[in-house]
Amino acid sequence: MPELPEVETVKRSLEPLIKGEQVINAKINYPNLLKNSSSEKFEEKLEGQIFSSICRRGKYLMFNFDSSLKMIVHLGMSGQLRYEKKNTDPKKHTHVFLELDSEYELRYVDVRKFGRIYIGTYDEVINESSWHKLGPEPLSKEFSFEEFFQVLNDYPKKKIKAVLLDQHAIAGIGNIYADEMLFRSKIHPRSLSGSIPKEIAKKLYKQMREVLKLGIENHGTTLNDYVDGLGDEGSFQFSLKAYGREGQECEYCSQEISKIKVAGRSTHICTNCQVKYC
DNA sequence: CCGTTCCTGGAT
DNA sequence: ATCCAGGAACGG
Repeated sequence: MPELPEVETVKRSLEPLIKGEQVINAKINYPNLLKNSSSEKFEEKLEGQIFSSICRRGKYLMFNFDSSLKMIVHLGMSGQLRYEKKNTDPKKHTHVFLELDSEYELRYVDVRKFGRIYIGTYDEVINESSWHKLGPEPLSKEFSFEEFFQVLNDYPKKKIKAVLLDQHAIAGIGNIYADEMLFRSKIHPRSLSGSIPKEIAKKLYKQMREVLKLGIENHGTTLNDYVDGLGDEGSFQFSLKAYGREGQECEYCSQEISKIKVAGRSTHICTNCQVKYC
């Protein structure tokens, strides 16, 4: 579910709601979500903590408190963080309850249980998650085209789609947005990263930033179950040009969009428009 | 580089 | 019954 735009939307929806709120009770009932802590320690560390802010890096969220404690959450494929009233029935597959000093609580819901939660000091959570190994933030001002082009050339023989999906190369891009940016820049996903001409890479850089920005502006893509902290769906699914459109017309040339497998992931392309550089 | 694995549920 | 799904670590 959640790629950079969805995770950013969750952050933006949640931060104003929980800022300054105190956790008066913490409960986790699926311990495997915790990668560096027992359930008991997790609950114990959180109780009494006051939320101060949330920051996002790639697809990770870091929760800050009025103390040195940090909590990192990765939503995996189907994770949701929901701000809900305590007296409401939790959705099925709710694994974590952070009861706040109000009528609300922060709940973590995850059908497939691929999510991960880390708790501890900054150094602990950074090192125990993969946060410290993440590549550059694709939307940051400092991430110039020259730097992007360098990343492509750091993996010269790797397929461009695999590079875009590699969180160590660039942080935050997932299967949907990778297909969208490749479609819009008319690059075949099996192109070798190091073989893409500079002028073409420039298009990809521009579309990478454009697509992610549009994703955020549209509050993410809701295909199945993605929602933000308030349970609201995104709307970028209505603007997708490639992902999930197999059999439909390419908006540039009217040929049918096809679905293939690249880097082990389902991939949507127009074989007529997207050029393969090898 | 690929396949497998962690899970559940919806579609076919 | 089988395949597939927005992620990513791991082993060969």
